[in-house]
Amino acid sequence: MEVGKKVFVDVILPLPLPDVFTYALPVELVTSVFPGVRVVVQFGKQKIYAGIVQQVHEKPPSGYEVKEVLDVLDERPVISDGQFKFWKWISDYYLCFPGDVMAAALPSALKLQSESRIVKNDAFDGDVSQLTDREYLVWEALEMQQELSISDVSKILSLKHVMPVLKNLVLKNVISVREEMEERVKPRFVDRVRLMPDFIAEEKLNALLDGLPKKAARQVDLVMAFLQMTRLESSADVNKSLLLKKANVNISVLSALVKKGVMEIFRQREDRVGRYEGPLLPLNILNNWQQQALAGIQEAFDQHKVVLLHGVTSSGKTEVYTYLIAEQLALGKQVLYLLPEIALTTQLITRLQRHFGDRLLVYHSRFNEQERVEVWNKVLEDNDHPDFRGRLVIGARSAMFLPFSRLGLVSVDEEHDHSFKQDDPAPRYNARDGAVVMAAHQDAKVVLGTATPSLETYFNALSGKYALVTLEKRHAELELPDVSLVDMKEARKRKEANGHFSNRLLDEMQHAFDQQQQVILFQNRRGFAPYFECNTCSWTPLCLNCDVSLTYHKYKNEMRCHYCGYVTTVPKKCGACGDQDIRMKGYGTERIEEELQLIFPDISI
DNA sequence: AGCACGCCGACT
DNA sequence: GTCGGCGTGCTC
Repeated sequence: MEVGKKVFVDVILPLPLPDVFTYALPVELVTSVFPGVRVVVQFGKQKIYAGIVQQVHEKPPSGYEVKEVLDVLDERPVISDGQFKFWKWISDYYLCFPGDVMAAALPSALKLQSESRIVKNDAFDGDVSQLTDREYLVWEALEMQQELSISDVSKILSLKHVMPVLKNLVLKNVISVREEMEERVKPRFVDRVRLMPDFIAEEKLNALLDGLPKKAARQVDLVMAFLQMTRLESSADVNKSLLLKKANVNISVLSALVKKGVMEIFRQREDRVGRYEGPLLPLNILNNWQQQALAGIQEAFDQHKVVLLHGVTSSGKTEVYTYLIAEQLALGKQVLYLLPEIALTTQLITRLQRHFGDRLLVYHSRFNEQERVEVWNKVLEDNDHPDFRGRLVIGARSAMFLPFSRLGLVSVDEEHDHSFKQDDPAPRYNARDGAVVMAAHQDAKVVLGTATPSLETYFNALSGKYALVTLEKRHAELELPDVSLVDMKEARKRKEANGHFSNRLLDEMQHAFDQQQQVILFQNRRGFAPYFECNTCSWTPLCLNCDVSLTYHKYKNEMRCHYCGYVTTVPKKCGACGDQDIRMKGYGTERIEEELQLIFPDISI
């Protein structure tokens, strides 16, 4: 920046507004502001926000009075260089504002905004005679409480529009309004328990256990529980409250052991982001088909194509991914592994952790805010770590927004899954597509995996835009059940049915019973018959509230609405034409049970 | 989004 | 009068 010239910054605010806002930079802050750092600015009459600097420039804006940046929050940018471009793409493609993208992308611990606090004004002389009833009520509340929020005042006055009252109180010097930033999330601590160094050797511990007096049985319980937990978690220390619960002992038992110098309690940051101390295992060996798929994927990557890995259920797609991931990590790249929220199981995480250890980070909506920022910062710092060893992030759709800068691979599992789409607040985005675009920006490879591709992905694969790699063979030991469809219309025509059951089904059932086996039938209709119908005029009894047909429940002899629970008697004649020839249509579980009992009288149903 | 401002209709 | 409910316009 040229000396002496006024410097301005364009700031993205986390609000649904069409543009960035320009603020003036006080001289003393000029050297500490870069694109990507957060600055504190006042926006509107009161509110204070943390916004992100998009651009630093020297073009004085015209047409309005420029406010000054109040403070700079970061020494270094909190978003990566590429992210502006990516954010821009999102707001263009998904038709939303830059602020919407910012609000969705940043973990909330990085998004700050003020809340108005109402406090007493010391300059007020205490003469309440000039106050209206309402104003007095606010004053009175402030005598009891140090400060109030706007909604507090709203409650106290039972009034929606509180601002005019407050404005008058400010004018009368009774109160002042202060803007307070939301408190940053504080790291939480947990107590953990470990052995003192002297007792870590097994013989020492055995000697201790033997040496404990008879009446110290509880202490033995505790030590045993401790050992079991350490083995289970393959960790040298365990969570204190979990240990006490498991050993079913009181804290005093632990205190006794601590006093003896056997164990110690220490505090630790609650989040264990990226912590893994267990042994690292080599990757599983791929079978022939997996190897072929892997080779196919590599080949497509060489042509810079997105790959659709079309693999049937339990064909071992995850193993193929782990090879792709390992390869990128070896190159010192970042990998993003996107999964539907429900697929992010502890099982999968531990499985990956065994291979990738603390290079694996998980980004999850169930994580607390502190943990999320920590993951964010770790990914951000990857950029300038001299001995960076590669990074794997697994997460649900919002992980797409992490500040990657050395992305080597994006893999999206269950690509077709609808939970990759965010459809309520803007930006209404699909993380699968967003990830593909981000990967393209960073020249990273992409593999989309699924057993049931979405139409659009499958089309892209068939039309040659994406490469298609299929993985058809499942693991030999995982046989899928035989499935056959029986067309009931056809079966009835050929007289190969008994009531609602095809002969085929009855034969198979009989076969199972002959071998002393059990049978499960699924029918997703409660009751005996889903509706009645007049044979003359097609009238059907309907629910008065819901306008859906009433279900006949034979056991209770009533007609019931399955939407609202409305109950009425079983009609004897048609409600429209009076004809008595009304018939039950369809069949529910009750009817199946009854008919089956006739066919298999000796079987308990 | 959050807030002001203005207008309208419904209460007391 | 007073209040709530809206629509409109503005925020650097």
